[in-house]
Amino acid sequence: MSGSACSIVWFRRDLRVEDNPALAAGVRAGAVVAVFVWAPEEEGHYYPGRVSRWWLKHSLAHLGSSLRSLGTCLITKRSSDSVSSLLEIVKSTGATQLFFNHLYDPISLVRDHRAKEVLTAHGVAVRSFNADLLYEPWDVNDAQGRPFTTFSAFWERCLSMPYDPEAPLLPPKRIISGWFSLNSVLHLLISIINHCPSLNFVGLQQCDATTCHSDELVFEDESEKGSNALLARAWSPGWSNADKALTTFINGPLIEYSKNRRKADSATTSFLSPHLHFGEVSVRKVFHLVRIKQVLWANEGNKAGEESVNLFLKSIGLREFSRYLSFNHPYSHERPLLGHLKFFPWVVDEGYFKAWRQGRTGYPLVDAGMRELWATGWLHDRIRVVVSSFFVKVLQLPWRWGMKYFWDTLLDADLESDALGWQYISGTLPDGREFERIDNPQFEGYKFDPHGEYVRRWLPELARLPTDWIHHPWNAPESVLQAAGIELGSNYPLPIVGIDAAKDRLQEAVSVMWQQEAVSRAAIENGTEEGLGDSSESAPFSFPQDIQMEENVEPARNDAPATTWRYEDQMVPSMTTTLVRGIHEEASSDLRTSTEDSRAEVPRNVNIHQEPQRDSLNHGIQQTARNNNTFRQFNLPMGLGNAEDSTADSSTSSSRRERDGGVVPVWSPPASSYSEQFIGDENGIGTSSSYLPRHPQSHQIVNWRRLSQTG
DNA sequence: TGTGCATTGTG
DNA sequence: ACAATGCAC
Repeated sequence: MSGSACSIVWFRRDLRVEDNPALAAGVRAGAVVAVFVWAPEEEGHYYPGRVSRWWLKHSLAHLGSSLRSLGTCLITKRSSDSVSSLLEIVKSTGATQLFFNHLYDPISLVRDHRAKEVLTAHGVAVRSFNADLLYEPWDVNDAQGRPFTTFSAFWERCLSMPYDPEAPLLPPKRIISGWFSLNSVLHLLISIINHCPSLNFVGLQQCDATTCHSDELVFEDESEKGSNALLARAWSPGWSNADKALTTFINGPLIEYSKNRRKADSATTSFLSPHLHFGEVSVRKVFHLVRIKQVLWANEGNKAGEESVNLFLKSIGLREFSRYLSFNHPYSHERPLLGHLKFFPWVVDEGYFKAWRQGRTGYPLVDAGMRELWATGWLHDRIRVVVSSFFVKVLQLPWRWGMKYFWDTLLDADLESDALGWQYISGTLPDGREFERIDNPQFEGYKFDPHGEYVRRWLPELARLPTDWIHHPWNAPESVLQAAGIELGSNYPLPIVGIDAAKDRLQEAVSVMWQQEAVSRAAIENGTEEGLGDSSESAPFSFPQDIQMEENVEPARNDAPATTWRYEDQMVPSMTTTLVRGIHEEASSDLRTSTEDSRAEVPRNVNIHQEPQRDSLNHGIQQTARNNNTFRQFNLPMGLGNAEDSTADSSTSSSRRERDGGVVPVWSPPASSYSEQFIGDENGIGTSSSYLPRHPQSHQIVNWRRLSQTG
């Protein structure tokens, strides 16, 4: 067997043995070398946060032991360049094939494309598969063959495709290890030993070091261990646990999903998102199992059950759509899909930002959510909407700051989903929310947490406040506050911004935004400029510093055993990496509590670069010729110059200070990342916009429906 | 089997 | 904020 085909199965965010097409292909082809490469520097700013790394660590261990019991082991590699690591493994194993499953985030699209090119050039046959989606993004198009821009149309199409999603594959019964022939024998031996707990030869667990050794991967540092220890009480990473979670959900809470979905505080969601993020369970399996229930309940005439299924499937659909958008608009994690928002004068206020992170905004529902997020890495979807919409609409902070904080703190942090979520909230999707609409956290509070239990759980300082006032303590009579032991402004803050003030400020900002947009458009039409750039939008990005959180002000304890959570845990670990050290030092010298209204200026003269032809992003997984006008134009994330910062053009990391001392976000991509790839592609078209058109029905200026009725 | 007000959902 | 739906009469 050993002399025959040996293939590498490259695991990434598909950490499962069941319904894993790449693994199945490897097993079918002969001997398998299973590999995981840990190269977080490739992700640039999106270095995974603490809790996400914790999950990954356990998920990998779980996968490794599954693979061992099937007859092989998981080779782990620490690397700064996945592709060269793969190449090394090819050389040391003599593998002739590489199999992996598709990912759709912009960094992976480019990296995987390169992997395909490089390995093919070395004579390796490379094949990749769909394991993450019901349908590949390029298979879902409208009647004209164009990609959808709105979710509902997209999802409608998905549900009425002429063919069903592939049926899930069973796990392999046995895997032939791709080491030299002795190894397969050795592994058989090991798996026997592993099944007998009294014989635990630690050394034998490793794969043969002379052929291909595994690196020990480090996913947490000492300071993170204590905080991470608590996570294991609530979560069990790993594909078979994911499978259990799925079964539990489908046979239990699913039928009530519709009824319970507005409760912030109950265990009625599927809790599948972190499992799905790491591919521990396949969406196709989820879909199939849910479909079975759907048929069952439809036959029984169970309306609530049917509604629940539709709603749950819709959230699966949103996950699909996030990949779809990311694929079709590779910059959707850093620039708004509707162009007008790039002219929005964001409030660059680190004090606001800090208050939001700490759960000290003075709005109980928002604060409870932010405390929960910090303590657990988890937030109910509804509460995510509440806190993020507060962030964007009331505080008017740049949405990408919030997105980055979510990325750093969420257990299920997922670039595509989070980008979709924040764009939706920010009103930058063609069918997103009205930007001008502010949701009042007080009313939302009574909607999602009618008895205040959620607030009391996470804000113990409000625990004794009666329900009548729990979502608006600032209105409570002094006597009530006193009885509850609350002194506003002292042990619980007054609202950081009043809702009425926020509405006024938002209106004003929106009119500034449209003005700027008009100016820009006129400039483009006159041909005097190539177009204006974004302010904090497509402009390079950095997170505000403020990482060494000075305070020893411990937030009030909740009743959970949270005493070992240290305050720094709430901070943003990935920003302390050397990647952005320079930014912090420069910017922190200027840190101050900003004034009420420090807004970013809209920079002028930002270079407009071309978006690559889509094919170049598809890492060869799509064969359809795209010779038409699918090119769009994009600002590149790297080296954007503008009038005030032209010297930053060639540097990979820089920041720009605003007149008020706020720091405009600056993107510093990892060297040699995808931006180069994009620059190389000159297939762009003139100056047409890369932004999506706004969907008419979501725009209040013209009411199409009414027009057609009167006509 | 209409009109008016409340409730609900909005990706 | 608004449209669509649900219910009282």
